[in-house]
Amino acid sequence: MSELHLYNSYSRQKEKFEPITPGHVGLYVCGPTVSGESHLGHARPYITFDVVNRYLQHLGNKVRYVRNITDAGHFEEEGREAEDKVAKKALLEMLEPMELVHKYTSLYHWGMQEFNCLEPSIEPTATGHIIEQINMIEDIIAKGYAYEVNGSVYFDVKKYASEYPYGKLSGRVIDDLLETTRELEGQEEKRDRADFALWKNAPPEHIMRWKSPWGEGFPGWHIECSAMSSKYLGQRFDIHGGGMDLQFPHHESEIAQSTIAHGCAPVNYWMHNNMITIEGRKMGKSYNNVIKLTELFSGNHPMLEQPYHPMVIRFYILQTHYRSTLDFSNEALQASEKALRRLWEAYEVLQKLPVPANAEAADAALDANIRTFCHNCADDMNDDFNTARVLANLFELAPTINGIKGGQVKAGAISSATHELMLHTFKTYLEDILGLKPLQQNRDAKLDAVLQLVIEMRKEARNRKDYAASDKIRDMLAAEGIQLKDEKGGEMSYSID
RNA sequence: GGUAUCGUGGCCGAGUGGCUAGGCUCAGCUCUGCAAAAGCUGCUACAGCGGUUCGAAUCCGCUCGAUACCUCCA
Repeated sequence: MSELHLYNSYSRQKEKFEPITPGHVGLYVCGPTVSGESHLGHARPYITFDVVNRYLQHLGNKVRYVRNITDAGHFEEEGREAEDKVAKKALLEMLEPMELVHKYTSLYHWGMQEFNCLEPSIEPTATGHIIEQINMIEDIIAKGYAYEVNGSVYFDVKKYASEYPYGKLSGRVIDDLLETTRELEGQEEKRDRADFALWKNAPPEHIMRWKSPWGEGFPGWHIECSAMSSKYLGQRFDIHGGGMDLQFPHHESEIAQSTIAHGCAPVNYWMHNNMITIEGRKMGKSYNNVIKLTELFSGNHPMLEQPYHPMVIRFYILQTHYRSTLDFSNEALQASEKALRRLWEAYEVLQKLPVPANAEAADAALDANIRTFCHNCADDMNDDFNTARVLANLFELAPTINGIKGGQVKAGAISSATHELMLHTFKTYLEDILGLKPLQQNRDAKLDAVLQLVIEMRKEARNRKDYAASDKIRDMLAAEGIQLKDEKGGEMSYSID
């Protein structure tokens, strides 16, 4: 039995996973900024780390999964002018930050549910932890690694970098950062270009503001994760995850802040998922190629040929290793839809198949192959969460399962124990760990009864060789998206799109 | 410009130096009243050029190409 190894972005290699406290795992994942609707790009980290969470639990760990909501910062909504530009308008016409936060948090939660992502143990908000952030900033100032200018506080990267390996996580060279020629807002306040804000003074028109030792303002971009992760997981915890694009500056800054405030590096294992691309380009606001989740599920987007079921998206994401880029296309998603459907049907067939009575397999080679594919699932998950290979293993089982049903594989070819092992493997990996669900659920009992009636009528028509009638029934149902399948022995089954 | 990552068959994608990844598509066959479904078979690739090695998609070098980060970003 192999042990879990995962790729640590910090060391840039696969490492054996050993939790700080055996049997317990602290997992922190950077959550969304709820100033806009979640999109396809957001789906990847949350599905990726949902599987990480599920698998760690499967291995017997008690996982505390913390995923934050970033609800502080500069808030604007598309199609609506920012508050500072319409200061004179009536209160109800003004942009109320909580309104946006509420709306998009709800939409995000809805999306996560659609994807069948388990809820995190704690979902802290940035605005709910202003005091913790202020405390942490004060601590960093007291230790001499931050300075205040005009009500804003900046982290002294140069000083930090002279003593600690700043840039190691993201492969950055500090001298290059210091030479950046880019002009940025508020740059003149910083002692050095590489410095980053811990606290920002709020200009009069800024609507989100809190009192602090440095005047009214709001927290910087990186401090919330450090403050909240240490509060709920400890100053040093096991896994921190997020998208690759957060490696720099976000996570690099987190390491620097926490190292000074707590005297130790905050995280043992850094995990970063790769990006989803569209036509080879990263999906992002700046590229104008964002597909929102609502659009994805409804098909209401110029780039979409059809709606895509959340489980198809989940399957499509899990078919690729999380550290590879994943290119979006209608073709790829449609292939995923067919593949998931076929795999799930094989699973359902398996569940309905009678367990063979024989303890010995009639086809020893086949039996051994099946067992190997089942056992490989654990090894593949342990190899840095290789969900693509897990799915490939499950697909390998499908021909045998369908073959037993269709009669191409002899009953008794595999042993009863192997049959049970297949059932267990599907249940454990497909449902529990990969978190997949069938595309159509809660089949309506009345619809089923009606269909059984229709099937009965078609059987009768076929029995009297009235093929015109039997074909008509089949064609009319097909037009409604219901496929009838004639099986051996005159039985019929159906599937609904 | 700096720093990384990547380049796999019609498409998507996994790959630990030697053994069929897998999915989708396509073609043929079996089954079937005809279909569909299912099963079987076939399509056998690793950007290019060198090098290391008994042996490289996998290691090294160069070239070309792509992307990402360096700015809010999953």
